[in-house]
Amino acid sequence: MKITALEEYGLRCMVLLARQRDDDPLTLPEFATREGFSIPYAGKLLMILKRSGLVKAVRGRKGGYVLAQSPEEITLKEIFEVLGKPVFSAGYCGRYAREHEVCIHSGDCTVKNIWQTFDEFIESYLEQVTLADLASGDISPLEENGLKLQQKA
Amino acid sequence: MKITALEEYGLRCMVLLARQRDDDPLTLPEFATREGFSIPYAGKLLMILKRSGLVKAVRGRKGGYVLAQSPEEITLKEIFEVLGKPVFSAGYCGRYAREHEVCIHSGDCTVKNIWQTFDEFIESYLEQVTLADLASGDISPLEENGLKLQQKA
DNA sequence: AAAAAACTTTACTTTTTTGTAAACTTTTTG
DNA sequence: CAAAAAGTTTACAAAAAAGTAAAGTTTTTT
Repeated sequence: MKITALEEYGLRCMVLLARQRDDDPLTLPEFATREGFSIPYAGKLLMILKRSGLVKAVRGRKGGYVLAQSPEEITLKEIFEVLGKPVFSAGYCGRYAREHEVCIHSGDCTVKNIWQTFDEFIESYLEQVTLADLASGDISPLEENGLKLQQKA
Repeated sequence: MKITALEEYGLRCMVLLARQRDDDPLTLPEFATREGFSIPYAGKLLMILKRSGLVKAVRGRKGGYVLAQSPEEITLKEIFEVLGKPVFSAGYCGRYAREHEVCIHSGDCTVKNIWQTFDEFIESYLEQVTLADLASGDISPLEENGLKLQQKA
């Protein structure tokens, strides 16, 4: 299981923006310097975020990027949907079919089912954490964070 | 977020094995045919699984591979630990440091914290699903599967 | 004991992901 | 209105992951 580079760095850009004043946009060189990648790469990331509507670009001399909504209104789920694909997505059956016309999935689609359930599980977490939670810096263990995992009797 | 090819196909091999009689090993050509990849690739996968102790190789004419334990005793967490890295692992801070000596993580390590918590959350799920659950083919939605996610009051 | 069937290893090709370079367009400020 | 500062696009280079080929080793069965 892997977090892609786009997800990692894209999320960091969002955190930087969440800590910024609304009327003070962050520029591409600033993103690049503060996270250690090139300016064009920062451009690529912010372009993705902008197209999705999560951030707005301010053009001109005093321009840069600002969040489109307040950090409290943005969940990790929304950010992740923009930066990458979920564990289970529409193309799954085709992606692993290879030379076969349809997937051959160990006889039946049992593996598909586990990813689908797993994905639901993950998203139930992501949709409960906001960008404000992240920016404030105290993501706590599950139990202290409003989430609890229970074993049914 | 991405499931790697090794994780996908390695898990499928384990499911195939879980559905096999103990005294009837599966051979590399059988894995290859049934999942649609080459025999050497099957060898690569099974080698990883064997080194980790999850499966045993039986050499000679009637050889092949068998599970080292019964499917009820093997959790998804164990399988995943062998086939890939978790979302948050030891090398994290170095992996994203790039040209910097240490990670620069948006001022402080807030992003690291979220992955660490996220990883705990994921593993709490993976360790409750066994290979037997998978092989039986009915992975149900969370609530019906002994797991429940609760919002704290 | 020899051959067959299976596991094992090393090296290599292909594909995808990452990341950069460079040129271009737009908007604001003096 | 021109220059500067910033966003935007296209194309390309480097690195990692995925997958294959081929040759070698071990064990069992005849």
